[in-house]
Amino acid sequence: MAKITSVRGFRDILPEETPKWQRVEEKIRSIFYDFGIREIRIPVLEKTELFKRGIGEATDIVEKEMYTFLDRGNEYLTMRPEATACVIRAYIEHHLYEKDPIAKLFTIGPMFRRERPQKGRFRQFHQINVEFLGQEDPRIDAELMAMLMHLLGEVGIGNLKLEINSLGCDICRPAFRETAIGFLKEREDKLCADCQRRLETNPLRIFDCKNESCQETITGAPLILDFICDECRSHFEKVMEYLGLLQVPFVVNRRMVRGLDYYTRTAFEITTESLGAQNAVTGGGRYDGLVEMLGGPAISGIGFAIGFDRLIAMLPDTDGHDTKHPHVFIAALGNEAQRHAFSLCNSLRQAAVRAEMDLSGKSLKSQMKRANKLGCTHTLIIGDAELAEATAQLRNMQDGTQETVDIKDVQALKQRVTA
RNA sequence: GUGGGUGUAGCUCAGUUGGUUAGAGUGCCUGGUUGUGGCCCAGGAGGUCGAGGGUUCAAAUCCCUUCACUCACCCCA
Repeated sequence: MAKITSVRGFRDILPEETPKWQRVEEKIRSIFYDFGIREIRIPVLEKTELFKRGIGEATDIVEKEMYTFLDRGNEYLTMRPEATACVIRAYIEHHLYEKDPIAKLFTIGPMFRRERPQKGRFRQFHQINVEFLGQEDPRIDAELMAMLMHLLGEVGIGNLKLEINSLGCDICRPAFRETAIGFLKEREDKLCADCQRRLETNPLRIFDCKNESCQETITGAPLILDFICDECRSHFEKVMEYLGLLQVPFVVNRRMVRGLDYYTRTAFEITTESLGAQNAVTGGGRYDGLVEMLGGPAISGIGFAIGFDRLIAMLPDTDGHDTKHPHVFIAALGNEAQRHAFSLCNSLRQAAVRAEMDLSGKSLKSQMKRANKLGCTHTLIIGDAELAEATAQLRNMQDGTQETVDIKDVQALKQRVTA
C-alpha cells in the first residue's frame, strides 16, 4: 500500500521534542499566573467574517493565506490565522467586560496560514497569545512588554532585541499616510519591483523593505512619529519612560509597521539573530479600536503573540527522557517470574512509580540493554527461583549498589526506589 | 505565487570519467566476552537509489517531466 504522508507545512512534534514544549509551557503558565493573566480556550474554527473585519480585508493574511471553506449550510468558515480577533470575539460574546472592566487573558494553540513553508514558518504553527483589555494607560503597555521580556529570559533565551514604534491612531494616521504615499510616488522608479507593487497594496510596508537601495531612497521620507497627534505622542513617550523605569532595554524603530490592520499606537517586535530569515519571535501592539470594530463597546486593548515553534527552535536540544525521576525496569526470567513482574509493574505504576518491563521474553542481556536505553534508575531482576522466596535483587543503575528487596511489598519497594 | 539547493538502509551520509550481486557509520536483532547493562568481538535483518518517462549493450550516475523536502523572496509570529 502506498503510504500517506502529512500535509505540506503541517508537521508532527515527536516524543523526543515534546518535553521541551511542555517545559516551556509550564514555565510560561506559572509566569502568567504571577502576572494575573488567566487562560481562555477558544475554537480553532471561526466565521470568516471575523478575520475579514478584524485583520483587514486587504492584508496578505486575509487575501491569500487563510484556510477558508464553505461549510454545509452555505456558511464560510476559516481556520484561525491568528488569535487576537478570536479572543476579542469571545470577550464580546460572553460580555466579559460586564463582569470586570479589566481582563488579562492568554491562550495557547495552533494557527493556520497557507504560506510557503521555510525555516521557522509552517502552515500550522503555534502561538502563545496575551491580551490585556480595558486599560489605556501607558503603564499597561510597559507592563506587558516587561512581562514578555522577563518571560523570554526565564525560558532561557537571551540576545533579544525589543523594537518599538508608535503607529498613531485613526485621527493622525490618515494625514501621515497621504504624505507618505505622495513622497513614495515621487520616487517610484527608484524602488524595487516589490516596493512598486506595495505602493498599491500596502504602501507603509515599504519602510520595512530589506533592499538596501530602497532604504536609501526612502531616507528622508516622512515618518509616522513626526505625524502622530499630541495624545499619541504623549502616550508613546510615557511608554518609553515606564519601560525605562522597569529597566526594559529597547530601541525605537521608526520604520516598523505591522501586517494586521487593527494595530494602533504602540507596536513592538522582538527579533533574534539565530532564526534565519524568520527572525521575529514575538510581535504585538495596541489595538484600541478592535473591540468596537467587532461589535463590542469602545474598549482598548494591547497584546502580543509569541511564535511558539520559533521559541522552541531557539532552545538547545535536550535528551528525550529524563533520568532524574525514579524509574524501575523489571527484568523477569521465566514464565512465573514474567507473570509476577507483569502484576508488580502494574502495582508500582499505580503507586506512582514509573515502571517498565519487557514482554517479549528476551535474554537478560537485551533486557538490561533496554533498561539502560530507557534511562531507568533501578533494575529489579526476578527469576523463578527468587519468586519462591518473594525477594529479588534491586540494582541502582547510577552507583551500581544492589540489595535484596521484598517484591510482595509494593510500598516498601517504592520507598527503596525513591530514597 | 517566484527562485536556488537536496532526494541512496530507521537515522547521518559515501558511491570515481555511466560498467558485475549498491556501501560505510550509527541504530535494530542474535551470539560471544564482561561480575547482570555501558566497552570490545562476531554474525544477521533491513534499499523498487523519491516517482514516471527517455538515451544506452549497460543508468543511483546523463536528459526530460513530476513530486517531496529545504533555504530564500514575499508575508509574518
